[in-house]
Amino acid sequence: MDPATAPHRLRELPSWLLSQAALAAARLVNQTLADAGITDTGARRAHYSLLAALDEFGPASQAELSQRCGIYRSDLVAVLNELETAHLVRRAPDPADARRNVVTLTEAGADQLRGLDRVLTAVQDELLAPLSPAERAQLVRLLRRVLDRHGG
Amino acid sequence: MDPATAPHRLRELPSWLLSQAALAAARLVNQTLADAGITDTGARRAHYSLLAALDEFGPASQAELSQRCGIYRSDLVAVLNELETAHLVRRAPDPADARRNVVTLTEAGADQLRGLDRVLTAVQDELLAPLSPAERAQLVRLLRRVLDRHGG
DNA sequence: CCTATATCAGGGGAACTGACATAC
DNA sequence: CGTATGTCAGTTACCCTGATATAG
Repeated sequence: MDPATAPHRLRELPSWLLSQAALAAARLVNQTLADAGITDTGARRAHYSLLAALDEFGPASQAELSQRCGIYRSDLVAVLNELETAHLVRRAPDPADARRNVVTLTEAGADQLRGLDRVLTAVQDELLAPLSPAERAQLVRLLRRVLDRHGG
Repeated sequence: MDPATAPHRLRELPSWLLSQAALAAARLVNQTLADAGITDTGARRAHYSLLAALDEFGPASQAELSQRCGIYRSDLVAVLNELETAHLVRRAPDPADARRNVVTLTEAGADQLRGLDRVLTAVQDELLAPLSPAERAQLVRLLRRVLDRHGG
């Protein structure tokens, strides 16, 4: 696409700009994550989100991870299977509540996370290259405000 | 999801914020477009993009519409079929180049477009409710700068 | 009895790739 | 000849909706 030749209406439409910018971001991120060997086809965004949540909040149930990362419980299962197969997380029944699993980050998982942190930071830099540091911070703040209202 | 409880890393990650905000926007937009009867399941974003492009630039080939709207040539076919079935556009062979179709907006199509313009404006207002007018303009400007760099 | 959790089965829209016939 | 155009077939990740078994 050549966004400069897009209809004015679209270029003024926040929802369209968001979807297009998110798409550009996803392309960059996926390209980068493809070289991280969590599955045979690389890593995906959900893998990173889950590792980050486990690192920041400690062991958690799948329901809690689902809430925190915005991933459906039904989709979580497969992603956790992949992380577990790669020995980046461990899954064990919760002794305090037999319905739940306790998902725990392994040492290898924490290592992976650090690596992903590094490459993802570089990707953000490329994505936001046209913006000054102040503008990047402003963009993050505005998006977070929008998101804090629309999320549930 | 409860984005307020998301990992700090994600809440600071522009690519993640973009994808989540785009998702929220898409939900609002889809919900609204579902009541516009272009297909039996309502309208989709691509329908609006195409109608807008035809309105602003006049009759165009499918390749040109693909470029302008950021829709793949292969996907365009089905969407145009739906618009044509609803008599919102007309498709005719280009007398100047037998490979091309000339896609033209009909009167009914222009009417539909005006209606969609109206409801989509309302959706943007809901989406950006937490932002002041100046902040909304700023967000649009920042997104467009990012998009103008990453598009091709 | 009602709710929560993990899991599975499946649909649907969207991004993307590749192939093909035709025409420039 | 190589390239552009419209079309078709098919893949994949992602969003989303159930249903089910089990346990609080």
